Amino acid sequence: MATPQLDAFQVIADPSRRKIVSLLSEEVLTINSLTEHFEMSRPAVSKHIKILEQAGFVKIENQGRERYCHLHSVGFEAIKDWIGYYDDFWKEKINKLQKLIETNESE
Amino acid sequence: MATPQLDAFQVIADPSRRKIVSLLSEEVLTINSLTEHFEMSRPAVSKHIKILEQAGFVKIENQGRERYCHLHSVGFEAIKDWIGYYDDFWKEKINKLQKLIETNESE
DNA sequence: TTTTTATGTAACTCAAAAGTTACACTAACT
DNA sequence: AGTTAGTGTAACTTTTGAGTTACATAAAAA
Repeated sequence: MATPQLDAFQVIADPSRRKIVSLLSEEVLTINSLTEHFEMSRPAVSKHIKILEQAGFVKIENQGRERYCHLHSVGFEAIKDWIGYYDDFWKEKINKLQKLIETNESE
Repeated sequence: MATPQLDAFQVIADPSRRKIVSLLSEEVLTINSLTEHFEMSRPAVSKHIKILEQAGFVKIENQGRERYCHLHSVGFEAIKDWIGYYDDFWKEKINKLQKLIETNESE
């Protein structure tokens, strides 16, 4: 998965998918073992995994009939860049405010 | 807006809302002036703004019959925390790998 | 005071997406 | 070889949500 084929924001909007990602941050899991953590059916989990893979959040390693899922960093990058931009926005805003205060103090 | 009433991830998943947020990072805009940047109708923009407000991404300042929209930081925090967690995850992973390499080199 | 202008909201339509069940396939076990 | 286990996918249902139009309201302008 070099280039994600799906919008990272839309993919991660789903609470079930965020839970999957959270579980995979603690341990590598197969589709079946993931399903045990949910109310929903296995095909539903399977679909979520496929979506997460296409968005670059998950990588799959096939071992025989089992598919081991673990986190992949690519998907997180778009989100990180996005939040980074707005983080800068707020920092700059605080900075401007600070300068304004300093200017007024020196008058 | 102390506590966001909507899931920040679901709110920001919509490309139109991300575009609104992007526009508001450059200038304060009213609902009508925002609408000029889109193909969609004004009520659609109005709805998006309401959702963004409820999620803490936008603050609204009423001036007469106009509503000036500007960014609010609260909504960004959930996303920032989330990405921060996984950022740590990757850093730790690299760290472990580095230590593993060092251990093997000294053998 | 009549008419614009800026907006919110209700009611509706339509499409996307999340879930289900049923089925197929292949690997592993007996 | 037959059976069980792990998984993918197609077809379907149902819900959600983004968009629309039509209408209501209040502020500003004429």
